[in-house]
Amino acid sequence: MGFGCQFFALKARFPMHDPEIALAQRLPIAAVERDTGLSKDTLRVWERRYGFPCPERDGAGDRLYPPEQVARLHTIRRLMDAGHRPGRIVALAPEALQALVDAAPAAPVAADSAPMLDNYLVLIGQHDVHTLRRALGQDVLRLGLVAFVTQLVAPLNTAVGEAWMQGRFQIFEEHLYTECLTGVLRHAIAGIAPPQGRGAPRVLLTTVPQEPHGLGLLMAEALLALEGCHCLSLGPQTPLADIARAAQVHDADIVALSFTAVQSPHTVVAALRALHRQLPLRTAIWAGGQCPVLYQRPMPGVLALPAIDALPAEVARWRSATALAGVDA
Amino acid sequence: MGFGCQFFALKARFPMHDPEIALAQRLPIAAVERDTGLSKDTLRVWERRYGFPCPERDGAGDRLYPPEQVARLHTIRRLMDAGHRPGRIVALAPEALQALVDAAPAAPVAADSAPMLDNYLVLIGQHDVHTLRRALGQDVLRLGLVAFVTQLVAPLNTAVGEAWMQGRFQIFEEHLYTECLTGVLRHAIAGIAPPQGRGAPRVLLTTVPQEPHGLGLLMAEALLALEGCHCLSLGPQTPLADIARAAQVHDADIVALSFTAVQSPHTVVAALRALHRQLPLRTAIWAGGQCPVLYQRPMPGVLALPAIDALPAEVARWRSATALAGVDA
DNA sequence: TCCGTTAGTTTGTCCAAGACAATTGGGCTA
DNA sequence: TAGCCCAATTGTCTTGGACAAACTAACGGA
Repeated sequence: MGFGCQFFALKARFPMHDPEIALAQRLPIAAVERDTGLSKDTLRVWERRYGFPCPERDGAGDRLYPPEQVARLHTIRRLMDAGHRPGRIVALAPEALQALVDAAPAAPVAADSAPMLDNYLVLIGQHDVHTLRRALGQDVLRLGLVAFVTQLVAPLNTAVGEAWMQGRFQIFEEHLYTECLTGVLRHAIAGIAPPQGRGAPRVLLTTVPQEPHGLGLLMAEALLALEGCHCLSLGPQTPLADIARAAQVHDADIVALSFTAVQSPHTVVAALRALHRQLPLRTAIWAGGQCPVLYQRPMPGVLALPAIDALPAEVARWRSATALAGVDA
Repeated sequence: MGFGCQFFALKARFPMHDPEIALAQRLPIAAVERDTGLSKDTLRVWERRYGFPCPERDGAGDRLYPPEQVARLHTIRRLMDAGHRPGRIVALAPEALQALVDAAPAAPVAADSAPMLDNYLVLIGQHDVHTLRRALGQDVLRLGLVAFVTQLVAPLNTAVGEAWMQGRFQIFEEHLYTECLTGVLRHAIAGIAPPQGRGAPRVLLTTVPQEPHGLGLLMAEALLALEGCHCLSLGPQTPLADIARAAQVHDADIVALSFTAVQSPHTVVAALRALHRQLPLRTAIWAGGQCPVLYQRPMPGVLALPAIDALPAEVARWRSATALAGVDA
């Protein structure tokens, strides 16, 4: 099955006999692109402008990046996600770079939830999946799904992201956490009864093609379904044209999109603007997630939700607005 | 939260005021890359060699692809996934291209399951998510999970992929199906009791970074968990180095990987070889999915599973082999 | 002091044409 | 039919230049 032209199919070129491993782990440029998320063009232009990275070359003149340089690029990427500018940090020595990482401001956490979060961070660090799943399941019941999502999962996501940023978590620990939580959230969502009656807002949930992260989607779906919305999730990475088609077919009132900081601001703005033009006017766009650009500039036709716990109130507002406007169908 | 250097972060360049929409839907090269999965380099070299695509240019000399050409590229991509060579089809006229699509051989389907599959295809085409989910849930109970996965889901995947290939399904219908099925499978997996005793094989499930599709993973997890395996899923797109780290930490006996035809054969082979070198010798690699290259050439340290229903037998074989070898821990 | 405008700098993407290594296909021979 | 080799195919990488968008900072006016 072809199964999805919607995905990237970057075809790496690995000349000779598996140089990724054979030559002491020195990576070709395509491998560095996927590992660091920095495009080949960017890697080359940094080398030209800032003198770093300065990869070795193989027999054909192709770049081979030593692992230390890849790690340093990794750190640079983290710092850029945190707001630093390339020109200021790319040429910096590893020590200076690390100093910046350590100086990163710790996000404020509600005092009462801190111990609970720490407990989870320990569980993740121990890779104790079964205990982790059981604990999450118990907290769903203890807190209720709304509080679970808004007061536990949301800050926990931030904490996990930060721990990864500071190098305390490996990537696979983040994957482990995501996978576990996905299971728990899906289980909870499956238990919510579909809405009765006619007044329920019809919501289409998905992410743009560049955004592979689906956790925010599930969190939103949980809250929306609890508010009696008619949810239809397409999963992550739907092409814009297909989001528009799906919205039309599903007769959606709202298209809910989730973003993470992985996105470049430009991409996000362009995608939202394009989507706004392709959607019928009656369909609203709600955008949420840890993506700064959403909340810096207001965008036409887009409602930005800086915190996920604003969702229920927005649904209520939508209901009353729709009731006032009368039946417009 | 940074949340994942493991993902691509291709940053599109959209000069001027959102030309994607404003200029009659003509797409810049970056947009075509993500829509078609053909790299910018490939698009440019095809233009040079075969005379197609032949995009217009904006004021700055940048390529702008008209939608007809993007659609044609799309068709070419499908045909290439089906085994055609670029040199033979890129320069072909749209009619000749369509003739090739229509001439595609239909995969043989077991006669007894055909009506059931058709029924599902109709449901997907009608976007009736609730009925679809209910039907899937019922069939899990009716057939049992093993038969559900091997006799229903596996051929249904193929059928959906083919329907998309022939243009009978939109991409969002494929997404809809995937999302629905994901929910059903996760629900079923959650109901499987964790294995008791010491002899259970420890399996780590994930996909390589280029492979975003997670459905095959869930199918495998279902069968493996039923066979009493100790499953740990990382979800899709784990970097190779992190797969190795996770396997070590989890003390995995088997790393199970899922592939689709989206992958270029080269990438798959390189990834498997690299992984084999990074994993400890005692850890086996099991690879499955609709990816032809897996079954064409045997690869050292990799067990290729052409059909998913071979999984239970392989688990049994692993158990007996391990029992014979005695306790090696 | 604060705000808005302008000029300058930074930054990522795109272009061109050439090169090369790995794979594939076809033709030849045993 | 099976095996082998040569030639054609094909995708990725190279260089250096260019430019548009975004960001910074300085300036001037209220």
